[in-house]
Amino acid sequence: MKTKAKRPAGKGSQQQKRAEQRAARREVILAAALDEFAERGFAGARLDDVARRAGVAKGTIYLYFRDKEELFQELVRSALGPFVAAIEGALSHDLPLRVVCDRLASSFAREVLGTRRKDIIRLVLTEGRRFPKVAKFYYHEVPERAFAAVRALVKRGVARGEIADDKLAKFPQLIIAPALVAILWDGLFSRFEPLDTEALLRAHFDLLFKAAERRAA
Amino acid sequence: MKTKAKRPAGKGSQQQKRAEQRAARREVILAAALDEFAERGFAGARLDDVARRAGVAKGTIYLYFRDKEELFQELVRSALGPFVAAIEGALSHDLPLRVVCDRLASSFAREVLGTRRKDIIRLVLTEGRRFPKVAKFYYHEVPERAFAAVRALVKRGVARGEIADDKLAKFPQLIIAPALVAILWDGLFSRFEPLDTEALLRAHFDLLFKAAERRAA
Amino acid sequence: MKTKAKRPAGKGSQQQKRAEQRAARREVILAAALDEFAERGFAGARLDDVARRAGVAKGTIYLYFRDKEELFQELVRSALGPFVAAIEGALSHDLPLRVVCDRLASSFAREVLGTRRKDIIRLVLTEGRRFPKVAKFYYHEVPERAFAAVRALVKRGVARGEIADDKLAKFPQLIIAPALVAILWDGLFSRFEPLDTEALLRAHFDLLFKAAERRAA
Amino acid sequence: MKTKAKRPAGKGSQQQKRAEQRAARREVILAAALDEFAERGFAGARLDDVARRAGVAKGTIYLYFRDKEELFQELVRSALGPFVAAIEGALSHDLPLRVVCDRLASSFAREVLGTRRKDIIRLVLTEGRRFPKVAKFYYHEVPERAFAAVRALVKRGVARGEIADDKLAKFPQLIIAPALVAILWDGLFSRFEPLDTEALLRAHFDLLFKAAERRAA
DNA sequence: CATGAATGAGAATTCATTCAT
DNA sequence: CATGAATGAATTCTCATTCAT
Repeated sequence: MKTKAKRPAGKGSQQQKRAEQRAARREVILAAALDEFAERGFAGARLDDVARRAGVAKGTIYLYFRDKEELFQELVRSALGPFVAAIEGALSHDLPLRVVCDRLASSFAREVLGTRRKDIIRLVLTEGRRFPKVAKFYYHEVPERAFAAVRALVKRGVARGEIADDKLAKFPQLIIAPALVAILWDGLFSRFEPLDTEALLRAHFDLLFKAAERRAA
Repeated sequence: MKTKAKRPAGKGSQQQKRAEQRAARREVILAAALDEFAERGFAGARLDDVARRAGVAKGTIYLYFRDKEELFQELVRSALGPFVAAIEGALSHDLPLRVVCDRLASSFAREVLGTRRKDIIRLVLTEGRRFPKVAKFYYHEVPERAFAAVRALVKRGVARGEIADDKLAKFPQLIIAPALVAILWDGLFSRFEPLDTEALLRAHFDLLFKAAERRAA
Repeated sequence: MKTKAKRPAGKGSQQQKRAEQRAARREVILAAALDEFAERGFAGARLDDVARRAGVAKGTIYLYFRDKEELFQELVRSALGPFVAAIEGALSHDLPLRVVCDRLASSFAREVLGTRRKDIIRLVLTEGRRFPKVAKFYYHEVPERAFAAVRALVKRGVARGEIADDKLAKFPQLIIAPALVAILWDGLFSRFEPLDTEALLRAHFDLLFKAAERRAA
Repeated sequence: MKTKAKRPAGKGSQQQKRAEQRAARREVILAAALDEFAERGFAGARLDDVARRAGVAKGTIYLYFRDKEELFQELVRSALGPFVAAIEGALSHDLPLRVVCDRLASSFAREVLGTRRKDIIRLVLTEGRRFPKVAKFYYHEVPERAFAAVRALVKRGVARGEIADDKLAKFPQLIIAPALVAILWDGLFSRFEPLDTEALLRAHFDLLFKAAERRAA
């Protein structure tokens, strides 16, 4: 970290290394920020602690982010790209709706609930109101895109007769509601009453699709 | 309320008036606090502003609440009693499950979404993590009690053949999930895409009960 | 306290009773104030606590004392009159100096160290600097008068050949220094090392008078 | 001290300079705090004023001291080490007791009464009661050590026949009492009646030692 | 680039004092 | 007179942000 790595490498590689180091450090700070924000909320998190956790000086944070708010925004931004891609990808496979849903559920459990991403989502849900820019970005990046995909999925399912009506296309929220509740429950009440998220989601889809299947039958 | 009624009143009535005034002022402060907390979150709300909004001096708040945190706790506490009572009340009537649900939905829309209570719930969801006492109180006061009522309702429905299985008894969260999502959506994304909560809830129950009805059929 | 004592007594007796009650209440407040000031110092004492301890409402204090400072002043004032009188009285008896001193010592132990008066003295020593009026009053009331008496005593002792020189007349502080130290020690260090004040004072006088006696011899 | 000496200095010297600056600033704050505390007492002193007097920002104080109380503790702590060392040093010389005492007296006048140290002692005497940690530290650091030294001195004096009895070994307070009284008097009453401390201490030792000498004679 | 000391605006809390009842 | 609720100035402490090194 303190080695100057002076001569050798050509200029291009030099610059590239610099850029990589910069990116790496950015990631370290973002990771530390996520920990602190998730633990204490936006207002409660101290940049001092973020810096300590990231192993950098406090001032360094300001070399990568304009201010605390931008750090928060970037935190959200940085964690969402890969996330929605997965959802959109599910459409490309030509599988039965129920199968797609089951895969999404387990992918959600694996990729979101099992990782720091759930903390990001929780942060958006809990702090988003005071950060319109974050809410806006998140809206366009996640629900808007995800719901578009879901609507397409549902319509295909209806067309194929896999599902009876298009209520779910009108209210895609109905599909993901239990997932959000699971995230919130986990942070608030799991001490008192643990919640088996996978079972919850499975039960949810069972109910939704039993309805549909019967109807279609 | 503002009549002076000086002489006649005996000591008792005097004291009573005092108590009433005290209670009234408490309410005023709580209402102002709700506004500020809902707007800015716990950390962001300034007691100065709460006081100004309540029309009292800053110090006065401390005559009614030990500190900011207790003010927050009492805020939650004060708004919940009447709320669950309604849910529990729904059980006492001997109506078909679907009817009960519809009533709960419209009662929720009227009594929660249409009032400040939705802000309280949002506050619990967004701030509860950093206030374990609030989360605990809320858990015991709302979901625990409400879910007990829901489970009983569902079981009665199953026994009567109104509904096919007891998944909903196992995961009452599935029933209220859309309601919570509606509250959060309202605060976060309604600017971009308004959400018709009543239609959402109706669609939700339609799906749940179509499943059940068909099954039962 | 709450009885109105309406009709009977004549006007004079009425007024007298009023005055007595007033005086009594004043005393109660002063006693409570002494407790609180001694415990917490001037700045640390809360009038709220003084009132509670005195069993009166906070506002009542202001019916008897202009403000906190005057309460403190009156506290000092009220406790000192009787005190110096005793010292001055010691002169009137025509006893040998050593006997007078021994009497003063035991009287000091009894009347000061054994009572709340030691707290008053401590308060003057510890708070007097910030209350010039108190310091001034105390100076004129206690050391000035007491030292005048002491000087007279010493001079008489010298004249009678009971004591060799008049250093003690020049520095009466030398006579009372150990008493003050005892008061301070008591409040600060007695936890770590108790101090037998009477023995201390006796040893002190032994030293002073052995010197004198030998010299005189 | 203010020279920039930029380039040459190596890392070590850099760090050293940092450390020195830190220490210097700490001293500046302590000095300012002493002024304010001595003037207004602990409770009355405002950190705002301490900062202004020290020429730093309010927040800076908190980079050096956890809170107001620790600032006070460190104030006392920082001023006492060198002080007792002097007392203990007096023992090492093999001089007659009276000479040692005279030296201590003039050293006390020079090193304590003539400096800010007297203010520290006064602060301990006046505020110590509400800061048990300060009282404890001071007790172990000053009277305990000083009295041990005094006891040894006195015993040596007795053994050498310079002094008659060991009352002073039992109550070393008797030796320093006038010094403390001088400090208090200075702060409280010197406006009304100045006190020549050196003469007071000399007179004190004269009395003590005349007694002893005669006895020994 | 990186550092971390310094800054100072800002917020919670306290408490002497007032005043309507 | 007595009360005690209300006031708001004053004070401590925090922490995002800046900047000299």
